[in-house]
Amino acid sequence: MPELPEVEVVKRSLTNKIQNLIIKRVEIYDNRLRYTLDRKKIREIIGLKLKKIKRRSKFLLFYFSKNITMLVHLGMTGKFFFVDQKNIKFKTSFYYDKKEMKNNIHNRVIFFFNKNNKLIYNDIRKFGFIKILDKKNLENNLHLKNLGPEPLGNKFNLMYFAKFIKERNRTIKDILMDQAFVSGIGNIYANEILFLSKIKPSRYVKSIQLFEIKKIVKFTKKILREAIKFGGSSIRDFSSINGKKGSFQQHFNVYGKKDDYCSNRRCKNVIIKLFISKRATFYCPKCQK
DNA sequence: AGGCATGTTACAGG
DNA sequence: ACCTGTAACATGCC
Repeated sequence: MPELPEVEVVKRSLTNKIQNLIIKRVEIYDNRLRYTLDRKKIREIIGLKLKKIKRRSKFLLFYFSKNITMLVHLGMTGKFFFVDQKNIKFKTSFYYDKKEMKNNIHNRVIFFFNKNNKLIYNDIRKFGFIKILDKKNLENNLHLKNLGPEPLGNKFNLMYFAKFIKERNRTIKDILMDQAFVSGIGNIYANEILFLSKIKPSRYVKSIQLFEIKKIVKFTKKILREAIKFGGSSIRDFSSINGKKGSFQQHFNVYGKKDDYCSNRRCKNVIIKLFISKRATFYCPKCQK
């Protein structure tokens, strides 16, 4: 599901639903996520109030009272379903809709809040994880500690970019997906950013000029903002809370578009697919130099 | 049947 | 110690 825009959309919709509620109970159906969920540890949040939800890169941070934080990463297929008393549709589909029924097999954890609200963590491939951290463990957390700047923040700028790529021997697409360089961009948006920047993904960073870095920085920010605005991209199975789908995938220029004509009307070429660092890479051989 | 899928990390080798 | 590339994780779909 998730790159920065999708995680941001999840954060916003979750905030609307569960901020200021209190955890009553947690049920674990399958604790074999990326890291085995400690059944005892998770009980530490029972009785606590959810004060705030933040996003850092592709991570979600649930801040509870008593300085307890729940760190969540959605991996490839992690998602949340929210259910409240009035949500009859969900209950119906829970039992009768075949597709929904199949999906429920992958419910891993259910958080019960007061006022009869439930938050379900569902994850098909189980690459996601949930960790409960006290203040100290949050501060030196392995996952958060080595993250590069947020792409939408001021620290991600021309000078930072130029300095980071100096002396490095990697492709530009690889660098864009490196979370230690800039955190939150994944395979889809890296492809799209490079199309708008008119840069061939296989180019080594050595050859990238300053004017090109400028374009990459500009389009990174632009595309991520737009994607958030459209509710994220729903490819395969991304949907935000309540199954509402994002629509940014309709704005893709290259991702998943092998053999389609280039979206630039005057260009008669088709989009090429190849692999860079084992990840599917799409680009227009004419528009991207 | 086999390849591929929105991600991250531990590890090996230079 | 730093940099880079690879394999591995689990499940479903085409």
